[in-house]
Amino acid sequence: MKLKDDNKIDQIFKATLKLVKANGLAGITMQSVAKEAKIATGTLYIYFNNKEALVSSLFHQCIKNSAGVFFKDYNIKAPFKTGFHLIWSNIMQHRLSRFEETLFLEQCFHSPFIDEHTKVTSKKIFEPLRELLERGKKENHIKNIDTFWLIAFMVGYINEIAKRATYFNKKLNKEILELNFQLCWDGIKA
Amino acid sequence: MKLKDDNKIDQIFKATLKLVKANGLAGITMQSVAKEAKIATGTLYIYFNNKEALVSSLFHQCIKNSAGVFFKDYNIKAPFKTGFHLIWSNIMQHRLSRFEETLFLEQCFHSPFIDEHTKVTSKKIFEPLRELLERGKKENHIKNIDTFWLIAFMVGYINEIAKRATYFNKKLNKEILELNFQLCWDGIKA
DNA sequence: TTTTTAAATGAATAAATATTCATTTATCTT
DNA sequence: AAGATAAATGAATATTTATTCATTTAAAAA
Repeated sequence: MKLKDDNKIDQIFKATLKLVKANGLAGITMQSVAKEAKIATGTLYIYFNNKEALVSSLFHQCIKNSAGVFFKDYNIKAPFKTGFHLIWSNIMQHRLSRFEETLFLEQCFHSPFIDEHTKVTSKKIFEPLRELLERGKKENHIKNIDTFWLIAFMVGYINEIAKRATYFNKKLNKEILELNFQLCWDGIKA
Repeated sequence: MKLKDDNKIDQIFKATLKLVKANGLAGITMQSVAKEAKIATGTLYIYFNNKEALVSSLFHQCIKNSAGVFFKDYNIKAPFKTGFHLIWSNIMQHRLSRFEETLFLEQCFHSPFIDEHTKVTSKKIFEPLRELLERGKKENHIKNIDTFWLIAFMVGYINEIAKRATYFNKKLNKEILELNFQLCWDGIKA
């Protein structure tokens, strides 16, 4: 007996991401996904019950992927700035290397395919960052502003960098990334 | 002879924005727009040739609205920081007071309804800001970093504030806005 | 190899959605 | 007020898109 092929799901996901990047969530159809994935339309329904299930599965997969990257190598005991820099870099790295997923996620947050509850709980992946920032405030490294805004500041900027770098085909070498980090750091530091 | 009613177009636009906020661009149908606008489906086609035309018109309207706000009261002769603060506040104000338009625009940039050329040219509204930042670098007020990133920094953050403030229903009084401006200013200042 | 089971296919069907148009209603003109 | 013109209606039609399923192909088990 052969089991359902994970690889095929990857194929489908990859095709979906590509199409969403090109045409938005509003632009995908099951036929277009199937065609892009080089499978028959009916095959899609072997792996997913319907369109919503496909989008929803991919959403969860992308959230999982991002959670795996954001706090890679993060050591809660390390000095504040070290930890902050690491997480900043990790998120940045994620946005750049998985740009299609980033776009897809963003669009999911304004889509009828993902329910409200899922949208809210999936934001929980930022929790360790929130804790680090709380600590940074206590230790007087950074401004004493509601963590809510500090995260908005950090994440909003990172997302925008990733978008512009991709759309305008800007090279982002280590040096430029550090310049960008400096902007962010100067903003939040006490 | 009665002319086509601008007010009705407003009604249609308002309905579209509301639905896009609730369900995303992927979620709107002509029937849902008509229903929300309290008109018959056929009436939509008196004002717009088709769905694409509706979305495209609204897109242009939103771009126009934003351009009108971003540089309101802006005086090119004023000191750098004065001008920067004004534009920052104006964009922030726009994002907050026209949040549905902001969301709609963002989704349009990843939609099949707007062609590439339009997407690119509509970014030109930031030109005066670009010039101000160039001047700020010459006058040594701000960091000597590619203006491209400076705008990403500023705009990315503003957009994220607006989103979070709206979704999490956070009050944004003058004081909090100034705190947020401070983060931004400390980031870009030399 | 033969049998059995899973996976894949894609044309056919069902459902949703865009668009049209004959008719009605409202507004303007004389 | 009567006639003419524009605007609005919404059911009917056309089109697109989701989903199903009878059939074929491929893989595993016996």
